[in-house]
Amino acid sequence: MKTITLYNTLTRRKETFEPINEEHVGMYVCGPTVYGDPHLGHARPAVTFDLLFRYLQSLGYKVRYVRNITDVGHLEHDADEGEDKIAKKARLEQLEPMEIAHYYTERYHAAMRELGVLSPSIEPHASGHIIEQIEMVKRILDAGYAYESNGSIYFDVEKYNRDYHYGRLSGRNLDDIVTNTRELDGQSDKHHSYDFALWKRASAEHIMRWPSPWSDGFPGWHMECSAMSTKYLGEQFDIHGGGMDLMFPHHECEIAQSTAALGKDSARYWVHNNMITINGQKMGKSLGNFITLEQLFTGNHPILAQAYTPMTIRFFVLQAHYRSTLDFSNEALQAAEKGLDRLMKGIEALAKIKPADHSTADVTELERRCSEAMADDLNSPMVISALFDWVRIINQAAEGQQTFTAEDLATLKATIDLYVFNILGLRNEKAAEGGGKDIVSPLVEMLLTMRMEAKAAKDWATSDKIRDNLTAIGIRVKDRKDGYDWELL
RNA sequence: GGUCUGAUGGCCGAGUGGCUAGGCAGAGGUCUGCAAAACCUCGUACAGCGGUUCGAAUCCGCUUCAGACCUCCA
Repeated sequence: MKTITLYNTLTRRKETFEPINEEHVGMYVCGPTVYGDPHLGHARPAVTFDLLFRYLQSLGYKVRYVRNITDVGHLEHDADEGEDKIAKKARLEQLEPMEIAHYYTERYHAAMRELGVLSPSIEPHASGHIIEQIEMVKRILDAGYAYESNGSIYFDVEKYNRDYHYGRLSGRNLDDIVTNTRELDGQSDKHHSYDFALWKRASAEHIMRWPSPWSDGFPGWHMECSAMSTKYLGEQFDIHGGGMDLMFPHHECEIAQSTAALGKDSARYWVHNNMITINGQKMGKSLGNFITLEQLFTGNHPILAQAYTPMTIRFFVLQAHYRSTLDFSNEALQAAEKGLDRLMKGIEALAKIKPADHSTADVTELERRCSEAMADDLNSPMVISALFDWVRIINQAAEGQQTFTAEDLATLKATIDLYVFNILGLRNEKAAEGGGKDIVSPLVEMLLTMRMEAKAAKDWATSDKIRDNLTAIGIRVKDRKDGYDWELL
């Protein structure tokens, strides 16, 4: 298997990736809390880990990719005191919480499909794994790292920190956390403000509740990921991913829970994608500066100069390295749109190149560059850069300035298929819509043939009239040396 | 305040010691009946100040600025 490196947040360096079981990879990624429409921010981890999923599979690994749906336990405001996000939305909309969760899960799936994000191997729901979560809480209690208080169970961070290191992932020490954690006003069941809930007793008005040995209640937010990753990937697995903003407290708490319950680290490589920013600031629900994916696809948002296709969004995300922030702007999206168009045109041009008896460029260079870039911590921008260099070479070939043998053309096509479509997961939207093109094709061909005749007779008026009329209905005519070509705009 | 990350040309964004990243926008040119498309050429980019080095965008220090996390967020 090819040697690849991945940046591990746990060690803060790139490491050679070695899965626990040689040919299998277990990967868990934190999915969305389904209480609102998916926004541009959600596209980042989805596309990033889709890229990793696709890439690992292309290398020959059998990957089990688990991405959860959080439909219970995620509270607002103070981690353990706020209202459940989904329950709140349900209350506001006067719906059953599961109607909310279902509705937004469907919306999320639809958006992901548009973005070319493959469905994970397993998509467990937190609410479907209450029993597993209760069992895990029991194990933590048995191990002595949690305490019961008024029907709720809290993780004993201080005790855990004596035996392990709480804050290992985010680079914090408990001392720092103690001095920097706001003490809550009012009475709390917790011994310390930095303790976190494993199980919460439900108040009378709380509608999402399940029986447990301690109280009718619901699991703490961090429990679901520990319980479900253990259930589907085992006590130890290879990759745990998510957004950087989840590093603390969510992933830190997961590590603490799993370590407390199982006595060992569960995830080997922690991979975190960076944020999408807008005007240099994180795009987020709480900041109110987010743009939903539907708004992007329709252009229906005051700051959007136009609509952007799902593939433009995907390409935009892939053009930056996953660990860098990526700044949103209309200019940047428009640049991505045009760049993607150029890439797809180049690929279309490749299909039309006639083979020659010798090649003027080494087609294996593209595969080499793409493969090295991907192996170096998923450097998709470098892959794209190599692809653009080859788009230029392909265009030169289309103009007769380069030649390729039939075999090299096939190699080139295979390389591009692998990286552009399989690994980067892009698709040619215009070609796809282009049922359209097939339907109008005979008519356009007929008109363009007539135009060629007019041109031959130097009847420029007729020739231009045909071209202008086609342009008016969205067909761009391109004159070639020995004929013509056309495309849908 | 604590912890961490970053500052690259008009815009987005790679690059971690010496070799043109790439895309978008812009300028000039080739081709063309004209256009479009494509191709060619161009821009003396690495926040500032010191240091290490034959050589630094890249390593070290300081300064300035920005961001993330420390409440929920992908």
